[in-house]
Amino acid sequence: MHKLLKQEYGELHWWPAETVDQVILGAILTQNTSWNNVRLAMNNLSKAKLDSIDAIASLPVEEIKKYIKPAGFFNQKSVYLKEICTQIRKEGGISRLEKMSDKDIEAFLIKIKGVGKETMQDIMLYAFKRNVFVVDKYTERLFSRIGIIKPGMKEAHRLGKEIENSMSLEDLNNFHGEIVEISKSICKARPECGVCFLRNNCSYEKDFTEP
DNA sequence: CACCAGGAATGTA
DNA sequence: TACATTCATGGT
Repeated sequence: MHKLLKQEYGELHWWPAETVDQVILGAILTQNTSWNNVRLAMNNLSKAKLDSIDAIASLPVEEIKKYIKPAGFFNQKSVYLKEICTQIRKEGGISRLEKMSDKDIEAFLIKIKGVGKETMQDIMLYAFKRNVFVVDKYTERLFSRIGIIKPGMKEAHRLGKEIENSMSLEDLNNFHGEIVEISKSICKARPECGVCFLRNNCSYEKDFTEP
């Protein structure tokens, strides 16, 4: 699958962000939220020069809310953003975390309130360049709808670990981007549906015998 | 106007 | 451990 998708999309240089700090902030903001809304929120932060770990760590929660409103869930996400930025700074910043082992960074991230499995994987791969295969909802739909796993995030994570152990960092980076990109495009096999077969509201959701 | 988006915390059994 | 509920804006 990755080979075919690579031919289609080439080098994606994925995670749409300019800086490492933006990757981390975006990973929180995109939780169950369309990327367009995340972009609106990120633009608000960027224009105010608040799109950094240090800036958010020293900004009151009520202030953060004003900027990230378009991304939704702002009451929780404002707290989550402040929390992860504060923790990273307490640990010595990005430069200190970069030197740690994969397992140590994972342990550090997962105990932060607001950082679950998917968000942790986004940060591991795209901020710290570690060999991680990101499993999100698109990934679970792809795997289950072409019939290589039974539906469910747990199953997707199990297969994800196998993939992770057999692919290079560069390919893992591209592969996740490819899965998101194809999920946002219109299904070529059945264009009359109007959406990609990886979308939740695809009208052929119950019929994927011919991927 | 109903539904959904690149999740995670919390509560219940 | 395994589900259900809650959170909220903007696009289709």
